[in-house]
Amino acid sequence: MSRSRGPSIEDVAREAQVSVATVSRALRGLPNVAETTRLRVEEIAQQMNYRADPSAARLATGQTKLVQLVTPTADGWYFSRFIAGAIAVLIANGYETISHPVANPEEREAFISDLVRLEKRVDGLIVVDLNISEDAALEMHNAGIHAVTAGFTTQKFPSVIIDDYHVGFLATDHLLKLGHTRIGLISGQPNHPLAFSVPGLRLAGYTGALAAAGISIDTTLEQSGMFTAEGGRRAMERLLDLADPPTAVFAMSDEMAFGAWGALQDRNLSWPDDIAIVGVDDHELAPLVGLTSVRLDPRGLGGIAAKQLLALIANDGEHGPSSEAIQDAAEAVNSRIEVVARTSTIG
Amino acid sequence: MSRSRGPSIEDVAREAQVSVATVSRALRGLPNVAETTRLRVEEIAQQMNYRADPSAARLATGQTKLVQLVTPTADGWYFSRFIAGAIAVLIANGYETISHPVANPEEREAFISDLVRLEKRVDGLIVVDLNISEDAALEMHNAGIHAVTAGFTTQKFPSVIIDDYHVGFLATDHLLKLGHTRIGLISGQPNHPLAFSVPGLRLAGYTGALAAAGISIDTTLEQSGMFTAEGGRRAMERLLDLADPPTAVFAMSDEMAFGAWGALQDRNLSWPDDIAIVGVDDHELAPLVGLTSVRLDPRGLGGIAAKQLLALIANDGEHGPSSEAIQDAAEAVNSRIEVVARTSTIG
DNA sequence: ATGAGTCATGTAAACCGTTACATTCGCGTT
DNA sequence: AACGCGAATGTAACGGTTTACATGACTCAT
Repeated sequence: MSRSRGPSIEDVAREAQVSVATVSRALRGLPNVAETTRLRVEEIAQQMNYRADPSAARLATGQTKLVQLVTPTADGWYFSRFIAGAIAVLIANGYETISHPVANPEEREAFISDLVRLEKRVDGLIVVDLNISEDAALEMHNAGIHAVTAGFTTQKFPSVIIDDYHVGFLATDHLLKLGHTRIGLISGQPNHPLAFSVPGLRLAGYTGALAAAGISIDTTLEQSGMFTAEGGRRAMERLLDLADPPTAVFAMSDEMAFGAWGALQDRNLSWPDDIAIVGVDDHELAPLVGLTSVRLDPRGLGGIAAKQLLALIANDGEHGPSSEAIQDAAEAVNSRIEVVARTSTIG
Repeated sequence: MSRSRGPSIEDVAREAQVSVATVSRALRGLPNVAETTRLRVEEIAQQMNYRADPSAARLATGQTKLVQLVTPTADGWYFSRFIAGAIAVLIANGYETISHPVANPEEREAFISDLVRLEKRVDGLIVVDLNISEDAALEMHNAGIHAVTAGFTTQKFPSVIIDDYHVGFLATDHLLKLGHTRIGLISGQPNHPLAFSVPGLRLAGYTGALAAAGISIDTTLEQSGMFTAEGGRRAMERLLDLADPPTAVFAMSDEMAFGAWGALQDRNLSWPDDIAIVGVDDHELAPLVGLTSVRLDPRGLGGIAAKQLLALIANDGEHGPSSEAIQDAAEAVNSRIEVVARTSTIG
């Protein structure tokens, strides 16, 4: 029962009484094919259920029309949407996407040491949320690999990023405007083994906003943990245990904010009466608990990452004219970042 | 700047002073290669940073070592974990996974009509949550395509399914045991355009449990909507608006249950004092609102789906001995389905 | 009528592995 | 000494495209 192969281009050529070259050209819409010929070939190909074998095409052209998506966190709220956005754009452009999660630091190392050899397997990489060293990035770049990063930056590759400073600033500023002066922070771990730069930037936005308001920084108000409800809960408990607890908290994700909400419940506290909270992501469940949140557009940003990569592939490293359009799109996404106010901060 | 291709097998052969055949055999761990030769070839390949071009290998063998994952819902809670589990197993077995979401009914149709021609592109398919007609499935099967389905069943392909009847039964039974006799249902839409069989089976489990308890079915207590918080909220509102509302509700997913919780909040009701609720999934956020939930193991099930597919590919359609082991694993997953009781039902 | 210039098509060489079959070699048997 | 056999290796065909280059036909201007 060996795997049957369908009709080949030769079969089509024979049937259509032309050469394989003509079939190839006709089917790919290349110029210099008589219209009548093209029509005939197309019809016959259709009839025979012919499809070019992608492996053969890849071998001949050296282009795989494949993009690899590398990420440690395929099921987080933010990145699962980012990924969906990227894949949608890639498919619309004739690319398929290989998902390759790296579950732990060892896999991450194995992956990175493999990166350089990846060149033949895919046309490009979207590396999400995975802190690659400058050295590794340089090596990849020298090997001619096209990549776009998200959630962290390198010198050599374009990265599609949210203006995370802005996110932190906006959230904190929202609380400041409500009159809070003692504002806690529930942060993601800045030095996670599969680390990325988001926590650092949002932290900077937080301190920046405080500084702009002339409020001095109290680092006991900065608690960090995993980007999960459980992490948020624990961080909140630490804040509540403080001798002088905050009156408001900026949580770096809604999932963390949900955990913080849980911690409040446990102590029979609620927002905004006892503590005001603002999260990030505008999670579907945020409205349910009245969580104020900074709305992002992960799907849109994923799409931009894909476009960026496609541009890179198209120019094979040269900077093409399309990059401005992409910049504009990225800025548009960033300009759409905004606080969605709900009861958690309406004091 | 054309894409450079790395060293080929011929380069390695020259360097190692053997034929390409020997290199191929040595590097793939085939027998009939002198150990000294193998070592030398391996070392040289390592040095030269050689990797076999997968496209060439695919062309030669007809095997792509690629599996395509088709799903309408890449970012739902359940299926994103299912997918992660499947990919992990596939990667462990040397397969890469192409993610191909179909966002809407049109894409679904286009995809299905394309399925038959897919044979050359990938070795197998995992089709998730996408209602394929028996005719289409038959056609695929005749074309020699290997596939495993999840979330729905067909005659021709094995499907990896949770015992969803059991899920519905267990949840309802839990409420019955707490003394409830008027139990509402918040169901997923049974006839969604990208429909799957889960709602029907859970509904059957619900009615089965009621029947077993000698309680007559009141269809006004069955409200359906999208598998989202919003869908759950609306359904709950309809239940609360009934002249004779239920004292307990089985929601087919935690996300729906969260929505129901929101509806209760809006009316200043709470669980379990006013209405007891049990959901499904044991979502991370379930503990926060004290939601009782039926715990499933999507990740484990995804892994089983992958194993099932790999077995199918290995035997190329013949039923091999491995299938029993897979059956056992599936049963193990089903036997682990259980109600995690929290405050939402502890009356 | 001839040459230049287009356009449509064909020829054949890549692309880079895998693998059936052939060959060589060394060794143990009889 | 001849033979057989298995292990190690080599030879070459094959998989299905793409594409540089060659060819042929036809048009148009001179």
